[in-house]
Amino acid sequence: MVTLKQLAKELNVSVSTVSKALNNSEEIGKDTIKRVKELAELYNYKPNKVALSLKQSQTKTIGVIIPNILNHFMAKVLFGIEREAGLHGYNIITCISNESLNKEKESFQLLANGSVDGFILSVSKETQMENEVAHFKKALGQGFPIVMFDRVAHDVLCDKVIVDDFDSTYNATKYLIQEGRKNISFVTTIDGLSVGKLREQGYNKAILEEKQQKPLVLKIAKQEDLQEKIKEFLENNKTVDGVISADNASGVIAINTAASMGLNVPKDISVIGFSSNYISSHSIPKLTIIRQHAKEMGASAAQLLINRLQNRNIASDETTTKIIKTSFVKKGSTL
Amino acid sequence: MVTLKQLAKELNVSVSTVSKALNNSEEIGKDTIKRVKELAELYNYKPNKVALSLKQSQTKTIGVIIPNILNHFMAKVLFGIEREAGLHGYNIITCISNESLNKEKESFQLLANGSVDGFILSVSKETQMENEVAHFKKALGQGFPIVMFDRVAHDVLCDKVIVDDFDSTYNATKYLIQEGRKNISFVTTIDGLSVGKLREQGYNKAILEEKQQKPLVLKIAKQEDLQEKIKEFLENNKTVDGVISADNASGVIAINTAASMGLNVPKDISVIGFSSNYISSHSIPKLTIIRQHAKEMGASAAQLLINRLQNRNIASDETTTKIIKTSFVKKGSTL
DNA sequence: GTGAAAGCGCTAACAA
DNA sequence: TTGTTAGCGCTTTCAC
Repeated sequence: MVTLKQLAKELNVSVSTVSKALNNSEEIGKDTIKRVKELAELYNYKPNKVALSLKQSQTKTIGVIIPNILNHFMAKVLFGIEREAGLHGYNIITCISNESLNKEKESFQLLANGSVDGFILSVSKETQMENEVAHFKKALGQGFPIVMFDRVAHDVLCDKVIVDDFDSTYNATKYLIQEGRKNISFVTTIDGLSVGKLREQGYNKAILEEKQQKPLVLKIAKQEDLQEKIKEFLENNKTVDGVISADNASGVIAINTAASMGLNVPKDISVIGFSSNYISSHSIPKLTIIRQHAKEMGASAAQLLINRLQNRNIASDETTTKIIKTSFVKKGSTL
Repeated sequence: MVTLKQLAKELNVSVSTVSKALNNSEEIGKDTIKRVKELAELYNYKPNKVALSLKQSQTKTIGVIIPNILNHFMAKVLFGIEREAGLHGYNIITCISNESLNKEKESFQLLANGSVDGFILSVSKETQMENEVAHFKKALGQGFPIVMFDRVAHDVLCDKVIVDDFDSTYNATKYLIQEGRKNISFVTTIDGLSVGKLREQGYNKAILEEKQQKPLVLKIAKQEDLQEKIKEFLENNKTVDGVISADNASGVIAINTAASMGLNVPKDISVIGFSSNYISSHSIPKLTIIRQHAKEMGASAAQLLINRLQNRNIASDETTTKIIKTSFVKKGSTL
């Protein structure tokens, strides 16, 4: 890589002249600017990012800590973050916590040494279970802004981007009730997460308001067991005529299972899932979904962080919580 | 963030003494080391990453350029890269090219300014179509090592990690032939990619060797059309009794479609797909898959790059191409 | 209009 | 054993 020094030497001027010329300083003569720029172009000069970062005490880099990149929702949020960050000249360093508290802490250790200007993250499962927040507060105390999305730690004072989980399942359940469903169940693989609990509560409220059935909840611990457990459940609960799924996958699997049992979806049984357009087509009929607008969530998170980075005068206790409303997208699995 | 300077001042020693003490230099007295380390601990001192990078002319950061993070395979590779990189003390900066040549070029521009030590990437669709490789060669010429995975540019001299695409579909097709299938079709949504072509060629070879049918290929351009096109195809080709799918999604959709048409999978029709364990459970029966070991591919790519970064004496024309063999994982959609 | 010098935080050769 | 100095590449203040 070419440096200012080398350009300066070749042009027989000083380093500072070259620097100023490249930054279009008023101080420098027109023809000097021209000469400098031509040589810089020729050598494909680019200012060294590391030196700039050191000089300006900002890296223009965002640390992103994601619990699980194989989750389609998380991948989409990451996509949104990357895009929005890029538009503002920021890069992202991605760490995957793998749902582990320790890995999450390590990632902070690793990046809070000047590698990044701030953090965007979704809290790992283990962190939520153990309700540990010290590492977040420590980073905030060191002056690193944090934006949390989807799975947030409510008692940490920082910007947040969340979904209206409760309302979404409440409304979805109401929808099925209005379809005339009499025995609606709730299927979840994310029982341990705050968002999972909220979704269940929304379902519960709708069911309890109606008084025609009791809540009927199927909790599945492992992804691999989904097909088996759902099949077993539907066989043991023949009167189930509606399913609300809290996660990505169980909705499509419920549809396929019902179909394989000879049920007609949506005539005999309706299904609504917290899922994506992409996955919704993995069943016939396609799954009616609650869309979370993951890309927009990522973009909002990036905006909030960058805004805070660029307006250092925002008080740290003046935080924003942005709620991205879900959309109900009717496809084939509901009437 | 605390700096060496601040520690030095407080301890009434010089900056270099503090630096050496923290690095356990032999030169420094035991008790000085102790004093320094205690204060550093107290203040939670961490060496500034940016300053280190500048000093040592290496960032310990890898630039990863991925065409599409919403593709489950790519996400898994990224996971593997992140993990392996972390083990060696490297961070990753992720850029998403979105299958666009321009975005891919920009990402190089953006990172080849000292932000990263080298690149891991999978070539974007557009880049493959236009067969543009200048930006790769330029980066190599500037001294940035590159490792390509999955979709590689064959005429660029760099380390590569690929899959035995041709053999995989050749063998899978043979497998169906041995099952007694007489009319096996090939379904692809990745016709434009080198890997897609290789997979088709493997299928073609197996079919042509057998001489009992002609190749029967269904190419689908858009993800959203999958269900519709596959249904239409199966209805117009009632004698199809086997399907080889070249991509993530079309295998499970083929199974679900066949089932919805009243066919028995695998009795009436067998399906094998280039897909993941995760997606294989989105159909009943589960899809028999060709596993690509995406995480291992990511790990291998990271190893190759880091090895090159740490052994700067490896000749740049001495490149390694690692072939990660796929595994045939029999599930329910084959006999 | 141009250049010299300082400094961002760190390491390391050399001096004391 | 400890300190001084130079330098990584850049910007910026101040002097000429």
